Amino acid sequence: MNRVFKALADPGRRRVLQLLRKRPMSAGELAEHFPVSKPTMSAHFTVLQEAGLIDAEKNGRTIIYRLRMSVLEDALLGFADSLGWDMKNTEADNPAQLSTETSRTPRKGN
Amino acid sequence: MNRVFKALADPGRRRVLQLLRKRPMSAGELAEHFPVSKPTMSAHFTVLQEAGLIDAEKNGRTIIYRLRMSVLEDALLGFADSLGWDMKNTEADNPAQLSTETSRTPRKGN
DNA sequence: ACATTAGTTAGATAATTAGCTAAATATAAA
DNA sequence: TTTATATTTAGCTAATTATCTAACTAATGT
Repeated sequence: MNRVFKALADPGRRRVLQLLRKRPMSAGELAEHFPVSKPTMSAHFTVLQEAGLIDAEKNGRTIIYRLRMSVLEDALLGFADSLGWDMKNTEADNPAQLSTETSRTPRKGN
Repeated sequence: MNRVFKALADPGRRRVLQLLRKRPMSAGELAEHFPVSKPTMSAHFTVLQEAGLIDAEKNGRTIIYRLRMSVLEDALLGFADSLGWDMKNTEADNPAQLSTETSRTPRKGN
């Protein structure tokens, strides 16, 4: 889970996930969306892969990357959970700070 | 939002948020939970503060840090949203990959 | 066989980050 | 007013990260 958060710390990598969300894409295809060199992108892919957020499938001379949504899901929900925050019911029940500063989005029935 | 993700990239800082979740705490009180020096903790508090995740209130000679849950909420939900992921209904609807690899934790009704 | 294409690995560098000790600041207590 | 406490700021170092170019590997096309 630490690896996931480390991976998410880079805006470019988050963007990669967004792109992959629509459909699996090759390394080169993804790289076209960024103003950095291919080796740099390759390094980012490695980080995402090691975090388990994407997986690679070699097809001829291209490599297709695919988003592993479940890993992202588990990390984010897991973290939210560790904070006692039930994302499903989002109203971020906050014991000590109920009146002070919390839940600006009236999402449930408050 | 980038600052938030950068802040969340450190396990210690995530732990600080978890501790603050229960109640606001002073810098020293928080620091006791970690095996690093106070100046190091102070630096972490600064990062969290700059991300908007905590705020500080000076009280005599101590500083009380308080979690700003809404900021975390907005960042996480915002990011999930940018991925087209509706956390509320968590089943991570994934256009191209529906059958391939998704949602390993039986969270809803599957 | 040779050239082209897709992508990586190697190796270097610059920037950022996490940690330390020592010193400074500010409040409170004696 | 001197001392003790809580926390930060300054200044340093070591580790990590993001980036680059050049060189390599593997697959395909001619």
